[in-house]
Amino acid sequence: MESLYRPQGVEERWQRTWEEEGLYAADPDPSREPFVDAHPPPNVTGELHMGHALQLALGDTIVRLKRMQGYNVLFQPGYDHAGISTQNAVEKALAAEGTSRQELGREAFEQRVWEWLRLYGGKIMTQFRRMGASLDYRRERFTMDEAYVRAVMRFFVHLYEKGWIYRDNRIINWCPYHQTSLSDLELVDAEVEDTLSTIRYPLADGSGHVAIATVRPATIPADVAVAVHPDDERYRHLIGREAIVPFVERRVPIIADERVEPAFGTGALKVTPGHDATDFAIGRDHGLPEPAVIGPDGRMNDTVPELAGLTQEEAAQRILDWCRERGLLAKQERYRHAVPLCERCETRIEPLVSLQWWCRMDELKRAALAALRERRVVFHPESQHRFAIASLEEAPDWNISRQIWWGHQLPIWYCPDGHVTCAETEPDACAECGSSELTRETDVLDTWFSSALWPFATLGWPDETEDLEAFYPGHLQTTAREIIRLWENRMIFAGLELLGEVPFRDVIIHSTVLAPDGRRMSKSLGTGIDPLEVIERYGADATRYGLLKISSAQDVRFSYNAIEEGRRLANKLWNASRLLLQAAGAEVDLRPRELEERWILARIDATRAEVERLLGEYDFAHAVDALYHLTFDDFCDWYLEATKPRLYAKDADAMATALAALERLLKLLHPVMPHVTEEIWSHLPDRETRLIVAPWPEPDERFAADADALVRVQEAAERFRRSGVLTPLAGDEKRIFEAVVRPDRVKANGNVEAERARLRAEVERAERMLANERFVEKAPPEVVQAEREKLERYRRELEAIGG
RNA sequence: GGGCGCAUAGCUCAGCGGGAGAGCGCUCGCUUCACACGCGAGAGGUCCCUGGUUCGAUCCCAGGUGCGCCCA
Repeated sequence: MESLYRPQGVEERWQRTWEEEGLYAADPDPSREPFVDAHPPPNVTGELHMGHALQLALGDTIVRLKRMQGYNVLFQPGYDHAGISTQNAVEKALAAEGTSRQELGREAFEQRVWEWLRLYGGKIMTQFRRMGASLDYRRERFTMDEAYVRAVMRFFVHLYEKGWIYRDNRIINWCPYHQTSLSDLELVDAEVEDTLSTIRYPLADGSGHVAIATVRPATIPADVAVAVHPDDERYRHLIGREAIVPFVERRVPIIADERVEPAFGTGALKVTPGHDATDFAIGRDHGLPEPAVIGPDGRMNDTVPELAGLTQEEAAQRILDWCRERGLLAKQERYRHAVPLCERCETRIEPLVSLQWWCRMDELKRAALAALRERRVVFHPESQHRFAIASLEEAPDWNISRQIWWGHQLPIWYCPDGHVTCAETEPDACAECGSSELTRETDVLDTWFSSALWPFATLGWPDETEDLEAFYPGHLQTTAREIIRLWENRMIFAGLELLGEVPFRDVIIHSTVLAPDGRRMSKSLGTGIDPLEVIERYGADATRYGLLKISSAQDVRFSYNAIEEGRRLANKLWNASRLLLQAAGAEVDLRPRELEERWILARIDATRAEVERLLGEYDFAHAVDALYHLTFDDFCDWYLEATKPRLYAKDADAMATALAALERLLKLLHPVMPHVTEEIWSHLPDRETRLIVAPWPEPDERFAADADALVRVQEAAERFRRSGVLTPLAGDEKRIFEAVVRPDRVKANGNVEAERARLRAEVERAERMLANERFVEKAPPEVVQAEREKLERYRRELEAIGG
């Protein structure tokens, strides 16, 4: 064994071994309690990023602990098909070849996507393996697998038959480039410099005008009302009257609505339900029409013939010129604001009224809300539980259709008479009129529609499989905060609706890993950090440790420092093991004879309990901190130094006990740092199992009485090193002090006078407190008593060194 | 605009009602037979500001300032 631990090579070797020996595998086993973590399926076209790495570190730590604790663990891997993003990638490839999906046609395009995925997709599971993630890779699932598609169809038909799916013209995010609706998650905000134009709308009775402010004059021809806040004194007299929309010169009502912000612009809002989400909501509540003047291509449609085919900029110019000529353009000012862009193509998103498929949420969310309120599912930390409840309460109906080709085509067929037939597989005839001329709906489902089934579609649902019986409901989910409303809540209601049980008990909402500058990692700013490079440099164990160490807060900065701490821990453990494997014999047996042995066993057991508690609360940062200090301070600095003389003397009991203590230490560290611990474990004599499946240490209270046995020795060591003053000790304490501190060979730093000054300051502080009558009178008696005892002790110690 | 969170040593962060802590960095000393990715010591802090509660506040409360994340 080399003196420097090199994770490269060692880690890959164990990752292969574990998988080849079937130690990641989960199979139904009625004799053991299951523990299931259906890991969030990454995008099939994606690469490993810090979020994945953290998510894997958290999930795999819990999963490895549970496996050692004897649970039948299923850690489920797989991918989602990432509709837009995959289609976008393939379309780029097609464009490079000078063709397009339209030229290929739908069927050929789908074939191309499958081919493309064979070449470029599914890279990320290799990267998951490199993290040491103990997923059952045999069970990799894909949301476009044939069996999975069947589950998606069943889900859709189920909802349709319940009457919860409908088709309606409603406002959605429209990407003019991709020609599809998008979910909020597929948008990014960008700051733009715009012009805010203030325009006067004449009152219909000729008595004046009302001014509105807009950044989108091109939408004026789609205005159907002017709205003001009901409490706004400036406009109260106008409510119920009519205004004339410029350019199209249409009479529209002036209405009152609380959603108008009196402080923005002029305080009067042009209401354009066809092209703005808030306006759409206002329009629906007031029963207003929803005309559209912008088409799916982002250009003006032919509603207003003289604008037809123009870009929005050109149309805006025409309309503004028209207003200016008539003195209706009151003001123009520069205005910076954020607009949504399509995350894939960076085209500006149009809020557009569009005919889409929707899923009603009222019934579905009622059951899910009850599950959250009754804490049958608990989000961690607690603040995220409240957020999850609030997200569900607010959840609007779900736009489940996308106008793309890659995904699950809706199981909806139309006959020439416009009747709709919904069926899991292609029907022979229209359910209403029997016509056999059926055409299928071209829309596909939102990717999240299929992801919602992940915890059970991966187990074979809708079939009643042995896997489903054994592994549903599951236990753990780990996910990012922004995914709660898109995914977690949907898995919960889908599980409740289809299987009658929540899909998991605990949801860990993990931190957002920020760049070292405290801002979100950004590709364009070059502040992203590639976890694979970190692993290459420091090892997966160190990377896992570091990520857990920084995971305490809601947003955490990535820190190489934390990763380096992990590397040092691995190296320390490695070298402690080298010492024992060189010095000790071939026996591993717990035969403690001396105080330091009982003490380290007590410390290991106390840390075991602490780690169990902390991981039970998903407090990973403190758990790894406890392991770090157990290893460095207790095990290496104190126990090994104290027992060294007996190891060198070939004391058989000491040697066997030391290896047994190391064995326990390795077990405690394994969930966090699986590779280095398994490697060391393999060097221990008489290994019958791999560490990954070795039993987690049972509680061992036998040595608890000696948990504080070294306090006096440690205080004496500190004092000696600080001041050169020797504290009188006897017996075991004296022996341990001499073995660890070696006062004969080490010249102490500092000086006696500094130590005296320190103690005098302590005495003065305690005296001052006790001299305060109100303190003695009002503070709890035990606090006062403790202060008196401290004073006594400091006085004694001061006297002992002649102060 | 709404929600959540953060402000403590040069850096990254613990602590959250009774003496300011860790890791890194820095300074000094150690070729101590596991480890220099090591061992030992040291320097370094109006615990963001202003009020309040309390015998006592980094910790609780109110207000303010600055920063970040999420969602509009």
